[in-house]
Amino acid sequence: MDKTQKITIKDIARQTGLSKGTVDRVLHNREGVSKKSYAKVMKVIKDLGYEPNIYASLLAKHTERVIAVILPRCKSGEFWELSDPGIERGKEFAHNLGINVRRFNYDQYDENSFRRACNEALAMDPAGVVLPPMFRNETMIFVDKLRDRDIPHVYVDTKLETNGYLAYFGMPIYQSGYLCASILTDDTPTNEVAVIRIQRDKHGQSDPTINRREGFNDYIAEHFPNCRIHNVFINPNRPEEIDGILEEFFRSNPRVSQIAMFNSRIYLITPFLERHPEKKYRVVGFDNLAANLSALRSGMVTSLIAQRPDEQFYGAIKALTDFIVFGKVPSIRDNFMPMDILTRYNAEYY
Amino acid sequence: MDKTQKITIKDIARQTGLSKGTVDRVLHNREGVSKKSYAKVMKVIKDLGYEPNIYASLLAKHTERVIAVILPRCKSGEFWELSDPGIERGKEFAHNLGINVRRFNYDQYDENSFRRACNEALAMDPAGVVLPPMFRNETMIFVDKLRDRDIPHVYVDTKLETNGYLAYFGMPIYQSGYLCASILTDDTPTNEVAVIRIQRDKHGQSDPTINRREGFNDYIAEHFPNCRIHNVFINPNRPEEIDGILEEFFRSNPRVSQIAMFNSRIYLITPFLERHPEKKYRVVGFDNLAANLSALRSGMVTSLIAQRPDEQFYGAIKALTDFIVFGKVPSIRDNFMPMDILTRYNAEYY
DNA sequence: GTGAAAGCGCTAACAT
DNA sequence: ATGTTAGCGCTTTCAC
Repeated sequence: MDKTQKITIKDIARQTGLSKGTVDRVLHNREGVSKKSYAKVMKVIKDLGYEPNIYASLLAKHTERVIAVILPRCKSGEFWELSDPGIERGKEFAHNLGINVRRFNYDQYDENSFRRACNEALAMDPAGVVLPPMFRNETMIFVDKLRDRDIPHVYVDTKLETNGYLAYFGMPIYQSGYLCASILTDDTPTNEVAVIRIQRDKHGQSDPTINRREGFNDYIAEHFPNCRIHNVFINPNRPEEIDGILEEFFRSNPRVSQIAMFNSRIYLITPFLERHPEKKYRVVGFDNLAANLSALRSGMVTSLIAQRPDEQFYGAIKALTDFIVFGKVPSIRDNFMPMDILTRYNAEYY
Repeated sequence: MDKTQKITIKDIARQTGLSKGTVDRVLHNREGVSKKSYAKVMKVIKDLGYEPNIYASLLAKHTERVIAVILPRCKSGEFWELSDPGIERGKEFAHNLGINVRRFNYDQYDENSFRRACNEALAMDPAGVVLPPMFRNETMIFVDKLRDRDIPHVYVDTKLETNGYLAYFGMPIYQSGYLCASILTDDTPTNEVAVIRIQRDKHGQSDPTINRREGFNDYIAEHFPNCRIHNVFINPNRPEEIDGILEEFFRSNPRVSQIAMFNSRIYLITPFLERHPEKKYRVVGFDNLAANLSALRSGMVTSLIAQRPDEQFYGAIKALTDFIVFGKVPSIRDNFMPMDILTRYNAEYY
């Protein structure tokens, strides 16, 4: 299609006086080529600016290659569902280059099921793997196996500082907490804020909210050193208790009017908020779950900080595909996604 | 690569008792096929779930197809430059499917140069065209020609309500003004705001700021009916005048502390703002130009509303490519991009 | 070590 | 109106 595309292995075979077979061998670093021939071929390739035609290559090759995406199974409306469109787009992209994308799901609260999913993926002999490292230890064991087999992997959401991941796609977690505090306080002198926390949060060791809380605390400490941060614990498995806990807390602390929550479940407190419209709470949460968006629309939640989980997965699959097909190493290894600020007036178009 | 991929035209030729040639003919709606054969082939295609192998197709086809992108030539740091990465990504996507993307630039203040660019594009006999309809009349004439030749076109940035565009990718312009007002006033009683406007803005008839201003005015009217909106006019071609005008205005109107601007050039007023840090103006502008971002970082500008021009172009090129290669009509015709709210704390990761 | 040749699934030109 | 066939550029077997 291009000028550059017009040079074929046939041309370079003719130029070198060798055959297409030998040219192919050096192109793929296969063995059985003399040093001399190798050098000759390489030179002509460079001189002529040869670029392989991947369609011809794909057509002639009959191997089915698959990228395994390992992620929590989830119900409608939950966080991981937001990844779906990105995985689908990634699938399409990869498919265009002859690679299939397959998902392997597990129960995000069950380490064994995570391991099982990893093993299933491994059994398919994938050309690459995308995963959020939900369970630290199991992930380490898994990526070790991958390394043994030379299978590249890409992290999404959070990353593990192991050696050898190809790329990472996620939000700058610490900064997201910092941003959250800045939106919550909005340059207005602030003496007390409430942070709603989940009682026993998932014990998978890569909980992003810890880092996020740090960012939040740092912003407050830097800008409002005298501000007190209240921690209020609720249990999502006992929704009937939540209202009581909140009522109690805000009755005892009537001066608190700013509320933040670091996981994706700010919607849990909307029933409470709805019963106190007069208080005009300023509320900031994370992630564009349907329930959160509806709280935003009704004015119960002031702002949401969203992180495009779909882009994370798309980016991951794309990077992996580029690596597998073209051998392209991602130019940026740690890819931080934008933090999107949603209010009731721009959420509709998000 | 898939189960589904394994069915080839050979299979369907055998099944129908016809030849590959005839199958190819019906596949591409080429003439010279009897009704009976056509129906027979179609049935078997459906029954077997045949999907063409685009690599084989691309390999066997030798036509170079091009998508023309017609847009203003621009200097570094200007609005249209923000489209670049999107065009590049689109180019890559299209290239993977055997289509080249070529740009045709013009002077955004010169209608003749716009027409010339359109004609150049037409001369290439493009398979599709992407353009912002900068000059209304010329665009209408141009898309008429396109329609005569059955060349699909996609609008970006703004659209014309002509019949026959394949898709549109842009921001919801009216709503962006509405959002701007909501951020500027931030639920705080507001009596006066200043809107900085460009004196003789580009006379191309598709100025998005008109619509945006409407949204802004409506929000103010609905939420703060007594609020007065001051219009301050500056001329970007006489930067030396700007400061004087602003000084003069804000001296006469000391109670005005909220400033908005509806085009991408909020950076023009930063010199003024920098000389009055004590005033703590709340300033909202549009678009993530480098100069605007630096004003955001330094705290001179409070918020920017950005519109992802790159995504607009990418979406446009992708939609066009899908249409050209696969005959896919976009599922959504008018694609509204998100309005991103940038503050100094999330801008870095945008 | 290297070459020859048979495809991969499709297109397009040429026959019939 | 339909069939035949020679490629497209590359991979892969098999032979030397």
